Amino acid sequence: MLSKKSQYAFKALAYLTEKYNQGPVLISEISSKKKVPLKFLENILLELKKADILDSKKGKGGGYYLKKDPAQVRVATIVRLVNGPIAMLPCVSLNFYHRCDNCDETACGLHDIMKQVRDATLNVMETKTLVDLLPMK
Amino acid sequence: MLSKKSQYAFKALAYLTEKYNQGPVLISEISSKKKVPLKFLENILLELKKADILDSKKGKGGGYYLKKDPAQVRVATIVRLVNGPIAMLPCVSLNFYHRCDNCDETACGLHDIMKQVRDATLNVMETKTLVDLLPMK
DNA sequence: GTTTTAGTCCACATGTTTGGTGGGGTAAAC
DNA sequence: GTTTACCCCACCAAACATGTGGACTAAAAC
Repeated sequence: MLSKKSQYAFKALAYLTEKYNQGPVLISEISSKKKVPLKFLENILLELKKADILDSKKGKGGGYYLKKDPAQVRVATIVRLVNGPIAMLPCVSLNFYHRCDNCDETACGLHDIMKQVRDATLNVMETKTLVDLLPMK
Repeated sequence: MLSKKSQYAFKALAYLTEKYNQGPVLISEISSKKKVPLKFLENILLELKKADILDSKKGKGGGYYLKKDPAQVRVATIVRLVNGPIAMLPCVSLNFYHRCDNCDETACGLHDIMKQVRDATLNVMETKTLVDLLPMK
């Protein structure tokens, strides 16, 4: 399951996608409009900024805004960033690969199954972008 | 990611699938062959028994064994049982559905995306069974 | 029928993650 | 130089993950 943090991140990103190219948006505005705890949201947005997804301005007229075209930001990228690995086993993860203990990958049926799950999942997450977060018109 | 518990469960089930129709297998044997902590494994197997996946015999000649044909036991069933929901959001879960807070499902893009992810995942997990845990010959 | 074998059950311990909060610091605008 | 608003650090409680220990029970063997 996605953590609350991830769900908050997506809510915020959806809001910033709506407001794309309309200047910086206050944390407090996102917080109240999307019902996300203010201080928690602060941490999340900062993390997204450090990951180059968002940028910010300080002082009056400041706030957060998308650094890139939302159509170019993949859902998979956000999930990996905020939620962690997408794969269900370390040994089938592309971005967080780690060898399994006591498990020969070439002779592990679970490995193969979870690789298929990973591919099926990525097939969706890598093709969806932030614009897909907005409800259809 | 799958919990260690889930990984242990699959290791044990793979072993019991190998030994299907060969009588009960000792917990201690599974533990040593598959390198799973004995007492932890005990809890896991008991849980699988209560869920009607396994059955057991006490006393000499006793142990655990698969209650059904391994080809009839879906990977999805085990994951749900030991690891919890397969979907990434409560609001798209078939077996653990729960409404999201402050989220209109009909107007939530993330909802749709995660529904697609769920379907893609289930497409694999519902078609794979315990026999697929064994390495290919 | 008592001993041995092996699963059952419950309680607890410990470490990590999750979901937050509080408060001061810093940079930009006015 | 005051106000605005993001930046950064430290801490906190609850939940969950990953086990362990010990007593109990049922079945088989003798």
